[in-house]
Amino acid sequence: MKASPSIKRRTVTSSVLDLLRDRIISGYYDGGHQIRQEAIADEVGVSRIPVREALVQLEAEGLVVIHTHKGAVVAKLTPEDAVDIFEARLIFEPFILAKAMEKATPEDVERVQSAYRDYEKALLAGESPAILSQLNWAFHIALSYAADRPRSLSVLSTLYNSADRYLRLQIDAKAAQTKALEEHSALAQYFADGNSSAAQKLLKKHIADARDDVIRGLQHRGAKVAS
Amino acid sequence: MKASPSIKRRTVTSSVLDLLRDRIISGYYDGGHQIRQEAIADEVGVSRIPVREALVQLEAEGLVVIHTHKGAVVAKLTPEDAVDIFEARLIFEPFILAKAMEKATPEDVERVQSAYRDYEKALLAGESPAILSQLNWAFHIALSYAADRPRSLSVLSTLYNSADRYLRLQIDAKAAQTKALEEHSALAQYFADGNSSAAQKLLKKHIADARDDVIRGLQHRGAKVAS
DNA sequence: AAAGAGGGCTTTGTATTCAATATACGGGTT
DNA sequence: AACCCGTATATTGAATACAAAGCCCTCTTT
Repeated sequence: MKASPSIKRRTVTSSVLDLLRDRIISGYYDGGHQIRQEAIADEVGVSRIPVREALVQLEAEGLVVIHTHKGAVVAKLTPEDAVDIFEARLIFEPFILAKAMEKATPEDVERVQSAYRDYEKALLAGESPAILSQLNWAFHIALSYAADRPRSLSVLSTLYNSADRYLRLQIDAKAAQTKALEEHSALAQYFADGNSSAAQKLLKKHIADARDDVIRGLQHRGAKVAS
Repeated sequence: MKASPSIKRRTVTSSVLDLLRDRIISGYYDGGHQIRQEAIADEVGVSRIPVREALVQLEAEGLVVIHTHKGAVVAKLTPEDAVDIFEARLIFEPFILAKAMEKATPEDVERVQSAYRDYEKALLAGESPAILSQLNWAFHIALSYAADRPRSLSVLSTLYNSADRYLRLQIDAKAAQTKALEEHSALAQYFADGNSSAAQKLLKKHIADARDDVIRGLQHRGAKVAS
């Protein structure tokens, strides 16, 4: 979702959408932050109309909550919400992976390998969390691509964006990223081998571990994050 | 999703949203229909702004596709899309049901029973497909309610709205509705008994059967629907 | 006659302006 | 002093107005 999914012409609304989404996911705005339409409009140098439309889309993505006549507030991060999101992924992603592996062609295998190598390279090069996150997501997309299920992918994409906000809170991001790399390596191998059950099992573990890390992290931070 | 989920003040945008969503789900607009902003605006007696915002939301719900500078088109109904949607539900709903049953209180059980009775009453009274669809959905919501997972429910709600478009195509709607009633009865019973595995199994069958019916129906109709 | 270029018309995208609602503040009453 | 109420201000919701892109039709050219 970081890159617009369809090849729409660049419009002011989409620019504002990307800007705000980035700011929310990256943690530049934290949970509870009020997004004033006019403030954004003035900052970007546009009218409030595109800002409003962007906010509507962000609400659909679950990144903000809009209250009528009161405006948009960045969705809060809570342990309950994290569990909701990560367990939805936990059920959904392995399923899509299975569907993808049923139909995977050699090109699909290569896509996964390529996505893996990109992530590895970026990690070794010490790229920013934003870049790593994007490549991490690209890898997961590559795993799902062959399934050719736009609806399911859209659901997954939305879940991932919200999940990413929690992942960015990680205290020891480096360790998590390195661990992810190892698991990606194994996943890519299982994918290439057509070993669906092993791939699903590992993916479940991958997501469950991420969930547990996030929960632990939230408990450490305590009230600050939840507010 | 038929009734607005949060208690937002009634706004022009939300009215237009409900109107358009109804028209799409009911089949009043069929797949491929162009929705002209000004036509809707004039018809309802509002400006294009609320219409645009409603369309953006409908795109997020997967009911329309918006192409920049070309406008909104009602999403087409295809067998592939139907499989995508119904199999996503197939994975997701039983999972949420399980989570709900883990935490269900007597009030939650009563909610399910009540939703069941409402559907039964409406079916016997020969209510319209729109009403029956709404009550059918209300029953499924009741099953999921205790899970207390807003994100997951939102995903489900979106999937259901799109699934409903296919269900409305049913040739023999009556038979499907009666069959649904029987299965709802058993589901409600399993829910009350706390028999989670039986409930999940039946729900899976319930959705899988719906998927198969829909696919069969689409094949009968052939090109007309897909275009 | 077919293909391509140009221009007018239609439709969408965005800005500007007006209206309505919510919040904050201050005065008055008990 | 606490509470209620009204007004003033800030912010969002919606309408109107303007800009730009797409589409279709015609005219020209080969």
